[in-house]
Amino acid sequence: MRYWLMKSEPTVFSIDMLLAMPNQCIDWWGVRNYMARNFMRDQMKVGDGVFFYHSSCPEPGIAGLAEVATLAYPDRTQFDAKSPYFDAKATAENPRWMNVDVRGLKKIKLINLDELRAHPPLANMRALQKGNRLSITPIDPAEWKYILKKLVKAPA
DNA sequence: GCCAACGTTGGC
DNA sequence: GCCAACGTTGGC
Repeated sequence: MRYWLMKSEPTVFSIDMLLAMPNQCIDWWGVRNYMARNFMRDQMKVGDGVFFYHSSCPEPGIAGLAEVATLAYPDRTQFDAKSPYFDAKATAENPRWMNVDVRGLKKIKLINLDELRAHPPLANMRALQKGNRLSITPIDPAEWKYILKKLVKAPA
């Protein structure tokens, strides 16, 4: 059992949209970074915990709780010539990009970056580091527990 | 809209 | 296989 932080731009796909999906599930298509892909492909297991993070928006932060719902499988958009995520070098036999499905569990009162940074036990979180751009980052079990216990609250 | 960070690309 | 140029991310 591992824990992850997964970023999404809320104007593109928000926690509310996730919870409105059938079965509260989405295939996490569109990741085109090898490190992020490898996390999904090599390390994610069904039931892993996910912090759903809103990025590139007026108030970035952790917006909800989710979980990994499937093992990784080929990202459908790499085969779609009309998609911006199309990859001419990917084939059905040799897919290059993979994704898991993510299931939304609940929306929480948004935990913004100031609040996360105010807690020394979270100082090493990758999402808090300057210049961090990775859309999927591992969360230490201790950090996960700390955030759940101290920072996660029901939405106002 | 600025700019720091950093992954990727491509010439050599 | 080096490394400069380029493109993208994402907080501010």
